[in-house]
Amino acid sequence: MHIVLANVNGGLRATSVGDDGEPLEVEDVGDLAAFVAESEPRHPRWVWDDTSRWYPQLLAAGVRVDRCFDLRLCHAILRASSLAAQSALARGSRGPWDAPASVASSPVVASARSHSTLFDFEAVSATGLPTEPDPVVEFDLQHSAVAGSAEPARLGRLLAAESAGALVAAEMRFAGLPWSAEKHDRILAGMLGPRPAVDGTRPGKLQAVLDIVRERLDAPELNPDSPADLIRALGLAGLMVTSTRSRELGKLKHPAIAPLLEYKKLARLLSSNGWVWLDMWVANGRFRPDYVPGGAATGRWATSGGGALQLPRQIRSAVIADDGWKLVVADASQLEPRILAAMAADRGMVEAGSAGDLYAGIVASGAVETRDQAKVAMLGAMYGATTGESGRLMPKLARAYPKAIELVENAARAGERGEVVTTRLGRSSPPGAETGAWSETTSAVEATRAREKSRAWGRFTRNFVVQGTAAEWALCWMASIRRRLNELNGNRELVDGPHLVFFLHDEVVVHTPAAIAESVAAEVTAAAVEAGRLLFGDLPAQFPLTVAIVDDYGQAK
DNA sequence: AAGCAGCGCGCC
DNA sequence: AAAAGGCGCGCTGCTT
Repeated sequence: MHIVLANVNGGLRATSVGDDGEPLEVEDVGDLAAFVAESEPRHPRWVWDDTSRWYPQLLAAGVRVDRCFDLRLCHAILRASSLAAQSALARGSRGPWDAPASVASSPVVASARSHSTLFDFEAVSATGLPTEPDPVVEFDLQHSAVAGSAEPARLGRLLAAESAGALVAAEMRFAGLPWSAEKHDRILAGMLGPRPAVDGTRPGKLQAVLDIVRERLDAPELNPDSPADLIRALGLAGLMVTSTRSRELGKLKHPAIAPLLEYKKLARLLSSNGWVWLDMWVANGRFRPDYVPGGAATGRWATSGGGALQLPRQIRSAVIADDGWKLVVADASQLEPRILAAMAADRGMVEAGSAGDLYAGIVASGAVETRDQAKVAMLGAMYGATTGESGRLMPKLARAYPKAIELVENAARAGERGEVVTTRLGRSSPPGAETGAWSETTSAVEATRAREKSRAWGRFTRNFVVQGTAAEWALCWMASIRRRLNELNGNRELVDGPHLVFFLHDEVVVHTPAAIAESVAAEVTAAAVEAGRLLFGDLPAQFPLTVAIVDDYGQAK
């Protein structure tokens, strides 16, 4: 049973829809949280335009839901999916449901987020009629698109997983990542020196190392944060460089280089995760980033503000479990190559991963000689390396694992031709770049440029199928973890029991009462097995985890 | 003053 | 070590 929620004429309307898509009952709702709480025992799937607009206020009222259907996220998938290309939804023109993700509001204070919904049904056109589409109609369109698609089971699974991810994102923001501002400050002070009285002035250790750089380059006015200025100063010191990337600078032999690299490292920490960040993003012992489910074309999440997906290792030890609580940190080992092996049903590669270390298994099979070679060759296969050691190893890999390599090669060729590629569960890539019309007047330079453009798109589509399917695995994993943790939790408030607090593509962190940390670890492990089955059925593909039960995130790995 | 591209670098 | 996919964000230095 589904219940579609909508804002209509300043009020709330709930429409029950049967599993056959037939609307059953329409009622006006006074108090949203009360209505959801009393309906939840019937285990409906809540249907709404945008989870990030509806769910935070429910969480704030102490109400959780088990299942939802996020129409905006699902619309985006179905519009693009080649599996649903014949549906009315996919063939229709762009409309309000194609709006981008809602924009984040203020950091720190979750309640500052707007509670309005994506579509305001009070909005009226000049004719006096509502101008916005009805979510009941949209839900019906989506329902039909899935039912009439080439793979209803896969697409349905993808939409459920995507929607569950939206619930997780809202819950993680609501709960927050436990964060010790004191510990963070100690880390910063240890590396940079004490916090300056005035933001924007350099802390002591940073200034000291800059003084050395300026002296050794004989450039007392140097602004090290300006690439142009830095290139100029290095040139005057006899160091001819065209970029200021640390990798490049590290090759140079000059007494100013070591302190310069040290400066760059410290300055990076200060500007991206220094005291200003701490003040802006951490409050009451919690970091509350804005996750954007489906933010990347491949289905990976993005973040908007706070940079949660780029949390540097240097400061992860500021993530500290509450007293009497633990962090269960789990990451999927070698996820993307394993996904590729399973997608291609490449028995040899699946077998290579069955003993634990996939790369060691590839070496054992005789395909390449060292573990490093195995790793770099696999990365090259998934990213489309053509040169260097990675490019040279590709043929060996292709001989040993023809099915896996053929899958990514086909994805690359399809992209080069401007075709769409699709993940295991049915997320399709954006339309390809125009291949362009060729004629006698096309110059050699233009032709080369066009070829490079199409190859670059091929590298994107090559990676898309693997990264996108890995993202689907991760969504299924998280959805399963969430359900299992809810069962462990019973009817307590979300943050009174074990709950997800962090997600990073192939890694999760659960904040849990210490007494049940082992059970949580077992559920997280079982969820990974379940995710593998959801995507690949009975194929004996393994997705092993590294699980650690720790007091602070810095202790994991 | 605000917006934007390019660079560089953090994460996967 | 290098080479390749996906992101967000802070800084500089330009334009508007």
